[in-house]
Amino acid sequence: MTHDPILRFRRFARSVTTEVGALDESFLGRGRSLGAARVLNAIGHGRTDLAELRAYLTLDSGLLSRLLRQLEAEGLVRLSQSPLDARARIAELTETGAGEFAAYEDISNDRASSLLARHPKPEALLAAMDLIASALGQDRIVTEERDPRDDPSVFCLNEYYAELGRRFSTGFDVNLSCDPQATDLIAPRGAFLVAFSDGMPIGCVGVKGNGGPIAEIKRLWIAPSARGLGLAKRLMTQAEERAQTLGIQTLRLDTNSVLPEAIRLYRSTGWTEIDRFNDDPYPDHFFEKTL
Amino acid sequence: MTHDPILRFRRFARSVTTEVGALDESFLGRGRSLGAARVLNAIGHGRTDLAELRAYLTLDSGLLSRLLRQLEAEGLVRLSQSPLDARARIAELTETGAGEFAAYEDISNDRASSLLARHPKPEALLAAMDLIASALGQDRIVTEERDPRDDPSVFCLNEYYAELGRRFSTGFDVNLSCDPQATDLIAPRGAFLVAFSDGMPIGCVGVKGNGGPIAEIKRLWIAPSARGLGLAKRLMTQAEERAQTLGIQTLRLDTNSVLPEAIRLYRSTGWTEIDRFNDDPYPDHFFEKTL
DNA sequence: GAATTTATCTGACTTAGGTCAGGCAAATGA
DNA sequence: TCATTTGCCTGACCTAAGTCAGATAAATTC
Repeated sequence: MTHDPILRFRRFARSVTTEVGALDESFLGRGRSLGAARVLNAIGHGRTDLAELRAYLTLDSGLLSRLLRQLEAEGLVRLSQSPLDARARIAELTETGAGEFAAYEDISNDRASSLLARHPKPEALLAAMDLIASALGQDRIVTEERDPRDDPSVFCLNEYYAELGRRFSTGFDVNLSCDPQATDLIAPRGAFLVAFSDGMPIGCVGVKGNGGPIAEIKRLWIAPSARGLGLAKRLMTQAEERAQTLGIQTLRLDTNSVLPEAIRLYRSTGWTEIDRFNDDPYPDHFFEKTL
Repeated sequence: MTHDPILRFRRFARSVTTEVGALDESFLGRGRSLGAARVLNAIGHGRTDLAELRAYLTLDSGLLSRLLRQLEAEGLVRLSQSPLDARARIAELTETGAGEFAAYEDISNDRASSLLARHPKPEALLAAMDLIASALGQDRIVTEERDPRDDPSVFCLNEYYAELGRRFSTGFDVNLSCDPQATDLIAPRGAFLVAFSDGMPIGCVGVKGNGGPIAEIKRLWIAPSARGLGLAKRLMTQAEERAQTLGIQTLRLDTNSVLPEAIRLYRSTGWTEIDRFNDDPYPDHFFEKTL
């Protein structure tokens, strides 16, 4: 009874609601309504178009308009016409606004770090949070095509290498493997896709092309907290679609038996096993798919 | 940067807020305000005294009064005078009210179980939730004196035995150990304390007395998700205080070196090591403390 | 038994949040 | 070019939520 999964879930929901409520309370301490504070924060986080703000905060256009007017009157926000569309407006923080935004950030950060600081195992706590955030945010996972040298891409790639290092009993040395050139992973030769969940990179995949009709899938990685949610399949489908739009006809990939989940995925999604097509020391399985 | 603990925490907060918001939205679908729904739910969960309701939901007495009147008019709630205090009132669900309450429960449970059902590792997800709920609910942990045969007590004791079974290489057999009689753990001879976090039992400790001035501390257990938060120390302090009010002058306990955290705790809180005082096969360390 | 405290109710009031219809001006498409 | 769509604003309006100052009656204290 006490172990009932649903009771455990609901206990969790209750405790988090209380925590979030307390955060809202402390936001109120700055003498502004929660709505106005949310708008200020969204602008501070780089959401400048009014349409974008409205969509993100799910606000009625009238309501947003009024909240912005309020913030403008306080001297926190500057509104200007969009250079692209004279009907649209753009919101920016003034210097005072940036200061106020920083104050809200401090409140959030203080709560977060004090909770983490007084916990005996902050890393375990964070891992638990990642797991839950990925599970809850399943429907909000978005994929973006990125330069493989971008911050989030590099983060994914490093996690990928670290994972291989753990899986191969002999470790993994990037320099021994055929590390793809960044330009081969960027259109028009190829592409690099990164999956984000609420702004955090949780997976990636690369299409490495050479301008010809044959390209390779490289660097498929899914964050541990997001495994089992079908993200790998989704990323692979998107990579194949992107490859097609780049004019690629055949995709190949190499992999290793220390990655059985990956091999299972390829077998179940139309890939056929082929002979070795490179002399990279790490892989022992090779696949091909005609698009 | 992407690995910044604070960003991870805030991503977590965002995703949970969205989930909780969605739950509230679906509550609204039953044509009642969130406030009224909260009151109905609290009554359904056994909170009958108005004062208790007010404290739990942090509602103004006027507001609660009005929400109750609304629920009463809908025929969901029956209000009656308290038999103990003619000023106080007691709220109960009518049959219709119980049906409505069940509908809200179903909404919550459906969300919970659908999330758990579509996750590849529901047990890991639940463990993560327990960990977070314990961390967030630190300030809301309450200790109650319970009959050791109560549901939550039995849950704790079973978890305790299972834990010992894992720690002892030879396993643990309750029948070989001196399992205390329930009556020795109930006032006036002794006491059994259970710590609850948002209704879930997360720790226990027993004072086993025999009517004389010497008693024993038994069955100190803390749920894995709540370890390191200082709960053991707190439970021990409360057990010692309770022992004192029961007229006990000296406390003893036995323990084993497979439980090093416990031994460290006893050493650091005024217990002195003494000679073996029983012939239980499991313990190898014995402590005493004069109150 | 009088004074005080406690538990709740009532009515007046405020505020945040949100909806809706209509309006204006720029952009778009036939 | 003209009708339509889009992006935003304005003012009127509504509701849930919450606060506050008494009022009432039972319980407690002196």
